[in-house]
Amino acid sequence: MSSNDEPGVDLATRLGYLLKHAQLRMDELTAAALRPYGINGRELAVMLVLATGEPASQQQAAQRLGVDRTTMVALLDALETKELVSRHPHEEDRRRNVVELTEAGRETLRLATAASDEAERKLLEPLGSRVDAQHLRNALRTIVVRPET
Amino acid sequence: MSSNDEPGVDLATRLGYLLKHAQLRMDELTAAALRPYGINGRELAVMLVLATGEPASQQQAAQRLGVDRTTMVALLDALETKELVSRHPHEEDRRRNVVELTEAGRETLRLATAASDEAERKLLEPLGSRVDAQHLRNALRTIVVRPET
DNA sequence: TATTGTTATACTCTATAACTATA
DNA sequence: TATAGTTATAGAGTATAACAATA
Repeated sequence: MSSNDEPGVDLATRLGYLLKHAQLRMDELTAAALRPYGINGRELAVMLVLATGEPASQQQAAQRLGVDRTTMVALLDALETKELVSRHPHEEDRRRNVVELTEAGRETLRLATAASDEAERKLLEPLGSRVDAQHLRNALRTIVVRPET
Repeated sequence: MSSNDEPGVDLATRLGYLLKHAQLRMDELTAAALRPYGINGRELAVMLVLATGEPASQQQAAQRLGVDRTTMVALLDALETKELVSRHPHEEDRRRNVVELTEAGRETLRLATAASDEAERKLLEPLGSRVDAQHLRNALRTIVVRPET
């Protein structure tokens, strides 16, 4: 009942503070969950992008991830060193790189996604109700999935 | 109706992605809202901490903000240069600094808080319903305000 | 000896500019 | 000339270690 619905002067009710610290906690849980698989949350995100839609170039993948193309280079370098993704030139336009998950990449993605699901469950645990957890995810989706409005 | 309640393989349903990008958007809106007052979101947070509870040392303030004490030094240096806060040694323990808002600091805090409220309103706008906005804030509060559980 | 504030340093994440190779 | 990938570099933000003043 003492929970505040308005921004207010209390730091712990400011949306900026809440989003930042929720993300910090999620990062901790994700890092712990993914440690056994030798990847971090951003690398999992890259692999998810590659798994869904098979982008035809590094730049396409970078755009869908919301990162710079120069950032994508380092991310893919790391994943390629771990032999989770492979790069080879596009057949018709040799400037572009086609990036694919390797067999090991697909298997790691499967396991890491399950581990990440478990980390999400832990973050949402204090909400108690599954309905509240769904509410939160949907509200964030509504806010995030539309930079143009 | 097509909105997904489960983590799933779609990047835009992962909690880590959603929290990160919600925060990025909040940061943009906050930066724009605070620009006229010459401070950023982190400095507003510092001033809020100083305004509520009057911490007796820089370290106390740093703890309540969740940042390192070395980080607090630079933050306070900036605010002191802008003459929004003042530092002077604690009377009983001269190792400590008592940090207070100046008169200009209190006025800036008042205006900047209102501007920040408006930025929050813009972020939550796509939710439509005020009830949904309250739900989101309360859910984040529940997750964040209890690192020990 | 321990604590507060400070400085120097390093590490991560990210973005900008310039280079190469292809088109 | 324009584009994809790459490299070098610099800018935030943060944390660790060491130091001075004080307890």
